[in-house]
Amino acid sequence: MPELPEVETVRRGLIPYLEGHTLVRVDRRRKDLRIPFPRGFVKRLAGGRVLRLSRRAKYLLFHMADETVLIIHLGMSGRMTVTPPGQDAGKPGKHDHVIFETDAGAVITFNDVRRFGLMTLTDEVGLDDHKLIRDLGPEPLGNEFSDAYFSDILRGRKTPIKAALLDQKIVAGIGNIYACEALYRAGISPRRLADSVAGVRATRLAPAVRDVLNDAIAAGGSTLKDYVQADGELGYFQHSFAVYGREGEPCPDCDCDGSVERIVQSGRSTFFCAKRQI
DNA sequence: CTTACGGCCTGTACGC
DNA sequence: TGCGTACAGGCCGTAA
Repeated sequence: MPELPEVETVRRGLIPYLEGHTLVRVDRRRKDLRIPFPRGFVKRLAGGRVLRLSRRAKYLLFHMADETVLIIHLGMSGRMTVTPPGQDAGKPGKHDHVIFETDAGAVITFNDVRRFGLMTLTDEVGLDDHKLIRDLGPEPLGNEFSDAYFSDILRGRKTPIKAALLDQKIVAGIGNIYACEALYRAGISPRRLADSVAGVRATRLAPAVRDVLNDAIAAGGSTLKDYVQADGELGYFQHSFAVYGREGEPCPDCDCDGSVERIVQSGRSTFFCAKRQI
């Protein structure tokens, strides 16, 4: 998916078209994605005004004027595309599942081939307690994700650190790409048990996580084949991946003479340099 | 409580 | 050309 930087990039791309605008049309073209759309989905949104877009972990949130909150997850292959006012959006494609049109004439289309994404509704009062939101760990770019917090929560865990980074209850928003990249930057083996990262290594890894996410956001999110930035422009952080998708290539940033290996951990590919990452 | 694993769904790339 | 297999950015429910 879209990991945190991509969702953040989508959010920023959508803001000019949605914030302060009324949804004059909401077209829900199937009854479910990963979960069913809630009852009254179209009715509760159509005619409503979008006050603000926010993000929690990989969830994109539309805050409506009537205190409804639309929760969106892009899953593995979800995208948001914008057709600016005055342009013809054309006919919906096969995997265009939800289409919004604003009072200004912009058309925002949610497309998700694999349908691992979701949309549901809650309200402002219930947002923090919503089952999709309540168990999420701290935002990696927020103050709560301190070196001390990270060290403490890793202590005693017997799972590999790579899996711990993917655990949204430990820290929210990191996916497979940025888990690999952060471990590379920190020089920590993805196979090392989380417990052994508690302490000094956590004080290297936490900043590496923040840095790689910030770099990716600054670059406009990375782009793989299923991801298109909200404004249709392509992000270019993928050119900066040190290890992700680079199996067999020389380790890019050290004189270690190593090469990038791919292993499988809990069913997901991990890319790393065994010489640099100890 | 923590951890591991299968399943969800479609498309694409690759080997034979 | 066709067919089978592996793999893809995530997450949840279940079982141990």
